[in-house]
Amino acid sequence: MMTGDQAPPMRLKCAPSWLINQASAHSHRLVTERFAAADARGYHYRLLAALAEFGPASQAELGRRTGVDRSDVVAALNELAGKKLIERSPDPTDRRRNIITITPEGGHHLSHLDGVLAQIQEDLCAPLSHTEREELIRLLTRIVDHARARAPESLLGK
Amino acid sequence: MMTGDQAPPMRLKCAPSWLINQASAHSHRLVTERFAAADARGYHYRLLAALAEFGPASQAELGRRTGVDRSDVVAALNELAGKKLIERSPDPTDRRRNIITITPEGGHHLSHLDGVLAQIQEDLCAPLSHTEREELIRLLTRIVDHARARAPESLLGK
DNA sequence: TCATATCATTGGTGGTTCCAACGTTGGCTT
DNA sequence: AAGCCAACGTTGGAACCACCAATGATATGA
Repeated sequence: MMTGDQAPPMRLKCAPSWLINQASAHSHRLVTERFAAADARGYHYRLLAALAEFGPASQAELGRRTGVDRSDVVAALNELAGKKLIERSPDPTDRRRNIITITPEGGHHLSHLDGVLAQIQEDLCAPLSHTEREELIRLLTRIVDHARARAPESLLGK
Repeated sequence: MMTGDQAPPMRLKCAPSWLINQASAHSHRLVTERFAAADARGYHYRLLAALAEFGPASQAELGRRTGVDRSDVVAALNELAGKKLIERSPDPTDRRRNIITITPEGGHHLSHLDGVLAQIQEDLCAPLSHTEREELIRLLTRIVDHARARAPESLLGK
């Protein structure tokens, strides 16, 4: 009959790995459902953001910057190209490479997603003050940087 | 030529959702590879921990406590039962339910996983001081609690 | 030149999180 | 008592993310 507010086990409740995981699940939920409404998904934003900030790049570089596996970059770029948000052209100076360029439509789409994502941050961090948000960013950045340092090439370059 | 330390786009670098995601990916990496060495995975630990802390429970309650979907509880319990770490028996007072009990072997296995997980927390939080870890826990707990409050039934009860 | 490394691409795996549907059973309402 | 609704376990499937291995083409450095 009754439910009675079933709390998680203490072991989990205090484990950073669990908390990070739960927070990530919630964040992922927000991202996928709101990006879906904009006909996008996480990988698309990452790639468009990298292109907008650093200019045209090869697929491998995009993967390195965004933490997306090379093979997944291929698929995501295919989707973006299908919607004319990016363009693939061969690199004349290195025939192994494609040079990926963001189109004007891609730029507009990115701007829109920027707004969507800003709202997501807002909702995600709603219970935190401005200072607390900065502190959270600081702490997580330290963890992520440390992870990168300890996991040399195999995890993000591909 | 060389790569040259390709940093992620600023939009991502400062977005809590991105940081949480990256941290979660790293944590997930640690959990799966080290639990795999102990012939376990994340769901197993969650379920065993709930059983150990709250005693025998129905599958639905386990799902509610651990944040695992009802249908995924079934699969994970099948695996645990196959290794004799839990036992399923019908609830005499409610024939819809199974009562799940942790076996002594399950208890031992859980103890072992406790150790593995403790080491994971240690590695994950390595760059943080004790106070910083507590602060991180505090901030993330607030976010997770807020998420739970705003997402009543649909996300954890099933 | 020859070995090594990088590139894009294909194809596949596994884990997590979810959803929809089913038949069974319990509880509640009337 | 009958009927309705809710909860239970289970099956089957979807989506996304993270990852790995291999291949053919190409570039680089010894």
